This record gives sequence, C-alpha cells and structure tokens, in this order.
Amino acid sequence: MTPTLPEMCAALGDQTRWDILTRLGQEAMSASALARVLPVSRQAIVKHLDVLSEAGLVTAERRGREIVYAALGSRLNALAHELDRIGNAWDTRLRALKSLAEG
Amino acid sequence: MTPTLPEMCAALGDQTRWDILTRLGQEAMSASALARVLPVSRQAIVKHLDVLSEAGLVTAERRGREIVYAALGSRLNALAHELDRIGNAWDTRLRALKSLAEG
DNA sequence: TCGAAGTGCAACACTGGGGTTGCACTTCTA
DNA sequence: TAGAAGTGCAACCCCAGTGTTGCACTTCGA
Repeated sequence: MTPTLPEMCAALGDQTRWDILTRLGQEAMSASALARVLPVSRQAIVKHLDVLSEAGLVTAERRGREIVYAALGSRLNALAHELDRIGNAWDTRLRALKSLAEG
Repeated sequence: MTPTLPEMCAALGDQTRWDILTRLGQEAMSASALARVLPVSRQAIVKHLDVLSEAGLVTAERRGREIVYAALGSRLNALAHELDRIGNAWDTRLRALKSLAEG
C-alpha cells in the first residue's frame, strides 16, 4: 500500500538517501556500484534502497546477477502536489483571518 | 539560514509534528493548549515546535504570558515546487532513455 | 496579592535508525 | 570450472531523536 505523508517525508529526510537518489536520477546503477562512489558500505546502501523502494521512489530491475535501481519521479510529484495543496490551505486560512481582523 | 532539502523533509517526517501542524493549520494555539489536545507532554511539543520553527513551517507570536503558534504555508509550497522540479527531471531522463532504446 | 496558567531549563530513559563487519550463496566470465 | 563480482542474511555498535519528569520563573486575573 501507499505510504503515509510522514513516511514519505521521513524517507526523504536523510542526506545519504538524497546522495543515492541524485546518483540514480542521473544513471541507473546497482547497490555495489553505488557503494563504490559513495562513502558508505554496500549494506548501508541496501538498507536505504529498501526504504526508498518501500516509498516508491526507486524501481528495481534484476539483470542477471545484479539489481539495477533507478530514481522514480512520479511519487515525488504526487507528494509535491499534496504538500502544495496543504501549504495553500494554511495560507488561505491565515489570509482569511487577517482580512477578517482588518475588515 | 534556510534549511536544506533533507532537513526540511526530516522536519516533516514525524507523525506527531504533523498532528501539531494540522492543528495549527486550523487554529493558532500555544504549546500548552496543544498539550491538552494531543497525547504527549508539553515539553515534547515544545521541542517539536522548535524543529518546525527552525524549518520555517510555523510562526511564533508572544501574547502576554503565552506564545501562540500558527502553521506557515510558504515554506511548504517552496519545498513542493522543488520536489516537483526534481521529480520531473528524473522522469524526463527516464523517458529520454526509453525513447532512445525504442527508436 | 496570591494562586493559577504558561513558559524555560535541565537531567534522564528508551528506542529506532544508520552504519559496520562477516560469511554464505548465486551468477557471470575467462 | 575456478575465481571474481554481486546479492542475502544476521549480528552487532552507536547515537541522535523522541519522550518524560521536576522545578524555577513570569504573567495574568479574581
């Protein structure tokens, strides 16, 4: 099932995961390949990829002995739209209160 | 200074903070008032409010002996736009690769 | 002016998340 | 077919974040 809003944000609330995502946004690669270019162990990266996969932010495709991951934008866009909606609601309410106080 | 992308997401990556934000999005209130309606102590709420304030997601206004907080949408909208931009970039790249493979 | 309500500060406990290492297993390739 | 490369699983360490309690201090109102 689709993760909740806090869960999505938590998945994106880690620097290492953003490092991984930026790489995967430029080029699809395996966990071992990521471990070669990032300053953390492969196992750490695997755990992060699990989180990202759970959040629907990456796809995994098996190619023989390796698993190639790629960044997936659709969930990020969906999250963005929801956050935008909520942000607008808050500010709309604030503007309404303000005009009420001034009027 | 303005918090980084992972920092913003981390601030939003907690259920209790969303509980607080939702309340503050409907009605501005103090930490003590929040502690009355949420199942956590006032001190816990104060810490969360510090995080949210640091992220620019709430405003704090002193009114005599109490401090009234309100949810602020602008930072959330800014974050949303950035996430949307990044999501589009990822998918654009994927579509380019796909059409390259097919063509 | 005294008590109630609100905030500030500090110390403490507990859990989860991020990270590591080691080893077994699978798959490619020379 | 043996070794290199990749993944899977498990145990372990560490600390930052979440939450608590207790007490001092400020401010409002009857």
